[in-house]
This record gives sequence, C-alpha cells and structure tokens, in this order.
Amino acid sequence: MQPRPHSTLEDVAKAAGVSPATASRALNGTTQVRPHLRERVLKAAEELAYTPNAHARALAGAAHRTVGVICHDVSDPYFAAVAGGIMRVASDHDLLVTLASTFRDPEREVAYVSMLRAERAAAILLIGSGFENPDWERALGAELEPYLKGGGRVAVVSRHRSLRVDTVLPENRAGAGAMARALLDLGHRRFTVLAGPRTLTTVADRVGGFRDELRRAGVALRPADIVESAFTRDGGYAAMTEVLTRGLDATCVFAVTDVMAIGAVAALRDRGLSVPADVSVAGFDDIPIVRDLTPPLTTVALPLQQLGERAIELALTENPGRRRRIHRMAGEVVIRASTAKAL
Amino acid sequence: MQPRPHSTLEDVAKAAGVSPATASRALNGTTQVRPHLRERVLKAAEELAYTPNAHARALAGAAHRTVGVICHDVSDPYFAAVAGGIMRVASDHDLLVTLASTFRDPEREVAYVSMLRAERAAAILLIGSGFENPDWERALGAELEPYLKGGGRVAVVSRHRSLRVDTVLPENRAGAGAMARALLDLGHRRFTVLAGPRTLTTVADRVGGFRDELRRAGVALRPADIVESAFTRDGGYAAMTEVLTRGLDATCVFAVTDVMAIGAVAALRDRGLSVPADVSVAGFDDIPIVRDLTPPLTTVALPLQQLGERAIELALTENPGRRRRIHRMAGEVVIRASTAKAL
DNA sequence: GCGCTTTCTGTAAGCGCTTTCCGAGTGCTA
DNA sequence: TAGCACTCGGAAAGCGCTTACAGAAAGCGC
Repeated sequence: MQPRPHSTLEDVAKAAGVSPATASRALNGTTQVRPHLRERVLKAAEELAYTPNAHARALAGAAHRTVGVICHDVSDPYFAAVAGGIMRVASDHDLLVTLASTFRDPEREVAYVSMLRAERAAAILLIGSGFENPDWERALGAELEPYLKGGGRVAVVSRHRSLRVDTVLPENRAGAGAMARALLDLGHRRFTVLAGPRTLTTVADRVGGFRDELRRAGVALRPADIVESAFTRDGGYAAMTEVLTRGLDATCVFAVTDVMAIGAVAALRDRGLSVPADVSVAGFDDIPIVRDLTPPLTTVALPLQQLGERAIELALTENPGRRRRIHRMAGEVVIRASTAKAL
Repeated sequence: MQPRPHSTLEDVAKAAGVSPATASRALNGTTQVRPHLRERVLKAAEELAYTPNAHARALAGAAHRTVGVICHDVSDPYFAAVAGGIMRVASDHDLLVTLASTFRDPEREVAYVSMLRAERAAAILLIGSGFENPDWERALGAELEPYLKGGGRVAVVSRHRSLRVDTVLPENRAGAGAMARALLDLGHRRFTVLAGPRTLTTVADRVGGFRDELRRAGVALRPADIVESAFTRDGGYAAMTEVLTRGLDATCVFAVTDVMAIGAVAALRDRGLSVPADVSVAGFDDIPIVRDLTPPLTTVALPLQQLGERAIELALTENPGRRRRIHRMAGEVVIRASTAKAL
C-alpha cells in the first residue's frame, strides 16, 4: 500500500501514545504538557519528519503567515530594492512572502489580488504606480473591499488616488520640483522630459511636479518636450533616440525613472554625444547601480528599502478605525556628475 | 452580530437555493450542472463577493497552486533576472510564487524549506550556489527528502553536489575556463581574482575553472592572487581596495560575479586608475546593467531568464522514476570594452 | 486518607471545501 | 404508457488541524 504522502498529527500522536490534542499542544506550547509526554511527542515528530499542514492549520483558525506583494516586475531594480526592505521585515516576523508580477496589466493585478484573497494572506502590499484609468482602479477597489472587510490588511507604495488604504507615498511631485529647481540653478532652460506611460499616476506626478516648478520660474515645457515611452531601460533608449532623430534642442534631459535615464544615456552615447559635456541627464529613484555609472547619475534619491519596510510595517500594525494612514517620504536631490552647468 | 469575515460556499449555496455540492460543481465546472442553476450560483457568488478559501480547497485535495522559490537575496540583479523567468512561466500556469531570501544563512534556508513544505507547495526551487559545508547540505537534504517522498517537486539552479534533485547548471567551470583563455589571448599573464566566499560551490567552480585553464597555459595563480570577499558590489569594492593597498601587479582582474566586478571598477576609479587602460576587468553572469556601464563589462554571459524558466519547467514536468535530471547551460564569453590587450 | 482545587489529557466539534455514493428526475424507445 | 439508460443534485464523509468542554489525575491542607 502506498503510504500517505505526509505524516499527520495523528500519526505523531499515535507514535507517541497520546491523543492528537495533546500532540498539538506539545508541538505548539499552547498549554502545559507534562515533560515526559512532550518529549515523546517531539521525538515522534522528529522521527516521522512531521511538518504541520499549514492549510489545515489556517483552516482551523491559526493566524495566517503569508503576506502577498504585487509589483509590476520583479526584475526591475526599483522594485528589487523595495522588496529587499519587505523581505527583511517579513523574515523578522516569520512571514512568508508571496510575490506576483503584473507586467503592468491591470487585469492581472486584480486577478492576483483575488488569488491572494483566496489564500487569506495576512496582508496584501501593492508596490508601484496605480493606473490613471478610474475603471481599473474601481475594479481593484471592489476586489480589495471585501478583503478589508474580512479583516485583511492592505498597504500600497507610491500609489494613491482612489484606494482608501494605508499608503507609503514618496513625494513624487515635490521631488521632481526640487530636481527642476536644481537644474534651473545649473543654468538649464531648455528641457526634454522622458516620461513613462501617462496611465501611471507616478508618471503624472513627476512630470507635473517638474513642469509646475519650471513654470514658476517662467520656463515653459511644451508638449513636444515630453516624450512618452515604456518604463524600462529600452523605453528610455527608444524615447531618447526619437528625440535625437527629430533634433535635440534641450541642454538637459530629465527621465522620470533612473532605469529610463540609463537607457537615455546609452542612446546619447550611441549617437556620439557625451554626458554631461553635450547634454546633462537626470533621473529619479536612486536605484543602487546609478552611483557606479560613468558619469554617476544625478537623481532624486528615494529611501527605497525603507519604502518597503514602512509598507509592511504599516500593514502589520493594528488600525482599529480603519483610517487611511499616509506615510509620506521625501526624496532628496543628489547632484552627481551626469549634470553640468548649462553652457 | 459580527458577520463572518468571508462568505463561504455554503452562503453562496444558500443564496442560490442549492446544496453546497452543486455550488462547488457550478463554480469549478467539474460536472455538468443545469444552466439555470449554474447561473444562479454564479450570480450569488458575485453578489456575495465570494472567494473560495484556498486552504480549505487544498485540504480537501485540490492541487496546490503555489511554488516556492528560495534565493540568497531578492535585490541581487542576478537573482532578479532569474526570478523574472520564473514568474513568467508561473504566471502562464496560474501559479502563485512564494519567495524567500536567506541572506546566505544556511539555517534560514532550511527553515524556509520547512515552511514551504508546510504550505504543501507544488514545487520548491532553490536558486543560487549551495554551501561547500557538507553538514549544511545534509541538513537541507534531510528536509527535502520527506517533501520529495510526499510527491513534492524540487529543482535547483546553479547548485549541485549532494542534492539529488533536478538541476539547472550553468557551466561555471567551463565558462570561467573560456574567460581565462580569452584573457590569455589578449596577452594577459598576471591576474587577480576577486572571489566570493569559498563556502559557495559556485565560487569554487569559477575560481577552479579559471585557475586550471591558466595552468594549462603555463600561467600560475598564486594564493595571494585570489582575494576572497562578500558576493556583493561592496564586497568587490573592498577586495579590490585591499589588493590596491598592498600593491597591484596584475594587468587583469577577474571577478567571479558581475556585481563584484562593478565594485572593483569603482574602487579602481577611486584610486585614479582607468579601465581598461591601466587594468582590464572581467566579470561573470552578464546581468543586464553591465552593457550600459562605461566601459561596458567583459563577462561570461549566462541566459539568466532561461535559467529560471528551465528550473520551474523541470520541476513542473512529470518525473516518474525520480531520476536526477541535469540541464546544463553554457555561458558565452562576451568581450566588451572593459578588457584590452595587455601592454 | 478525604475532599478540595489545580493541572493536565482526551473527546468531539468544526474550520470550508471536494467528492463519492445514491436517489430522483429526465428523455428516449417500444 | 411502461421500461430503461442516463444525467443531475443532495447528503455525508473526510482532508489535518485547533480548541472548547469535560473528565481524570495530581497536589494540597487538614
């Protein structure tokens, strides 16, 4: 006869000559069990290579030990850094982290929330920009609502608007504004902005913050100065190439993301232009690699690890009234060698 | 009265005026259910925002829809790339991915396997180097064994030796050997090797492959030419600094990892040395960023995404006899501008 | 050594779902 | 209209665990 795939609590109990209840108590230490019995149970468990079935446990009412994280793409360095913070905290709390990449597909995002809901995850974390499309946000909200009602905890990073949940919010507008000021101070007056998809709130905020600050200084950003592209290295490369093809008249390029800035620099190089001698380039995020580029990238530094840490801490912290807590985190302009004084 | 946190199948059944059994069948489509009943069930489920409890489902015998991935550090670009491949395939199969970072702590690794075992994950994937310490590998094997016996599937990437499980193996020895040959062809005869911790099999293989190929050409690598350090950018920086401090007499630096090579280049720069004019630098892995460095890094290119894809596919593929399947993947030397002819 | 409290152990219910086993309903043929 | 083969729906068991609840043992003072 085929043996049962895993040994169960009952097997252990039988082997130790006690009841399942006692075995459970001995293993979990919920109640006092006389030492010699506890010993026997532990030994039996050891010998049978017993591992409690987490599903049975969860079903029987034990606390859930999983938190779900939904991001756009695991292999994006921005997310990797944030995830690092999340994992650190999760590991301190003995939580397992379930990760899902949406590849920027809103439907997939909703589907993942649903799966995580089915798992009865202790918390769900959404990392990265939301979508400007109200329908999608509404669908997401509808999926989240019953989860929250059922005691689930949700926190989001860098995503706001419609969702009434705990939020960790990098100050995208302010950061982009500060960057605009810094670049103006360097004497730049003509800019090209490399934007990600307008459908993302993060893009809207960063572009908006940058434009507004420029306007305040009497510098206009024309629609043609803003190029939209994918939120990736190749997106940055493509956008930059497009600009170069139709003729660059800016002295400075601001990419809404470091990853895009990296692509932009590559495109500039491939056209024989030098950074910052011919064009200055600035990014946003301060992902770890950019300080090792040549030249190191000027950027708005976000505390990426902390973004993740705060998010999971927020989600794990009791919030009786279910008030929306917003934790803003400032970015700091870091001037490195990719930007120079305008000629 | 406080409502039950989540609506259950029974609630749905009641609302639809059918038995739980019928509701289950309607929702899962296991058996034919008459259209009008199925309609009613679906509608009730919709209205109640019903999400099946994955735990109950798993307990009742449904297939498990989670695969566990254990890596050293999520924020390492090497892993991020491999994870990208895993997630892609997982998403095609509607699987949820649970990720754990061990931070190179073997005990934590075992603990995570145990947690994943408790979750009855459909498969467990171990990404990244194993440990040279036989005790640790044995402990890991002991944890994995009952899981395998219980029908669990395991695959590992870039990790071998003791574990008798499906393996995706980048050809570390051969790759490092090929790199040695390429560097010899450029005229280099004096090398410094930046190694990660000797306790990792990957390090041993890469250093070994490099050394052996050198020896074959009559070039000796003295112990002092090999510097051991952490497997990170800062580790590479520190190791390079140490070498520079006591005096560099090599014309070429081989770092066993791109990430370490990046640190090495930074250290060289900070000392005013230029790459490759003063020293050539080569890495291993071909993580995406290195082609955008200045100079772009010479390295051994591994198909990182594919490593992940193969691993999960291997684990998901039936393997009746439980034979150990090894899928070797070759690396390819890519000469970029960080290496030059020796003077 | 008796009765009392206190501590420990076992019995049994129940978490939410799937699935087997039947009985009831349906459609077809003669 | 009776008889038969099917198709569908419901009752109930059971997945492995936790946790009241209640009963047994142990400890205490007298």
